[in-house]
Amino acid sequence: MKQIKPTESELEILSILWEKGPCTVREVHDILSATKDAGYTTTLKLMQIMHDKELLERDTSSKTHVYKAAVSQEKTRQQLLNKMIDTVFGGSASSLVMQALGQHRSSDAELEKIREYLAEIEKQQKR
Amino acid sequence: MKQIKPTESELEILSILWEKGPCTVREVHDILSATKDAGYTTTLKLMQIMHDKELLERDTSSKTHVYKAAVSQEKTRQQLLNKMIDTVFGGSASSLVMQALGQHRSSDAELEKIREYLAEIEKQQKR
DNA sequence: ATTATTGTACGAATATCTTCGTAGCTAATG
DNA sequence: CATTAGCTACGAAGATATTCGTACAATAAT
Repeated sequence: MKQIKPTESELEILSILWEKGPCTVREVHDILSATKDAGYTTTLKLMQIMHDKELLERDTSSKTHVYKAAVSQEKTRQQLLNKMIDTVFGGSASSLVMQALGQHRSSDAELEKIREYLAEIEKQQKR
Repeated sequence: MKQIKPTESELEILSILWEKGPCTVREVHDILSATKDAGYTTTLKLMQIMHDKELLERDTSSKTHVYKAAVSQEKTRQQLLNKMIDTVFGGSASSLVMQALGQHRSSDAELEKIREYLAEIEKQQKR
């Protein structure tokens, strides 16, 4: 399986594309520069590199190119998470889960969803 | 708060020290080289750099220096986890939790522990 | 005592990531 | 039509991470 390993900066760009859908460099850069201080060509170069790495696809049919994520948010999340479970939590997903639950205060609705999810997993595993 | 940001290689070394307690470079290197192909001086240099960064403490009283982790596993896990929640899961801890539960098949005992933990959190939040 | 082994220190090569300046092209503006 | 503005491509500098060779000191073995 192809390993998806975006860097910190690349992840920021992917996040924008996942949320907004296909974007021009300009659009991405405008969003990015709200929180980050970097020049336009920096964003451009990053996105070109990401295209080389096949993290992004692009449409070059018009002068202004349009980029979109070539990797799904789902798969990327899963891979990064698995890696963290392995390298930081000694392979124990439940250690990670408990630590995550302990820290961040989750809403009632969220906790409810998690509980339902748990129940479902247990039902499946019983089989 | 001081940000703990070990690199991939540094994390491997920290993991060994967390598990084994204080170690010499030789001990760390022997464990490391079981899974990784790197020279002794590479490990040495890394640990020296980690000492500069204050990720490790060391006892130089004897010729062979003894290193130990200067940051706790608990705190490091929490920081790395929080960062991942923010950068990868849009700040939603429960998104991360559900994804973690969905993928890794957890044992009955682990699921049980998580359920208990959930109950406790809910009890606390009711107050 | 001489040699081999084991250790630290350190400079430097390599790789990767990030950033930006500049050149050159095209479209819009006056 | 000349100028300005917006875009891509690209080289290269700077920052950080990784790797290793070599020098030198201390200890152990012959």
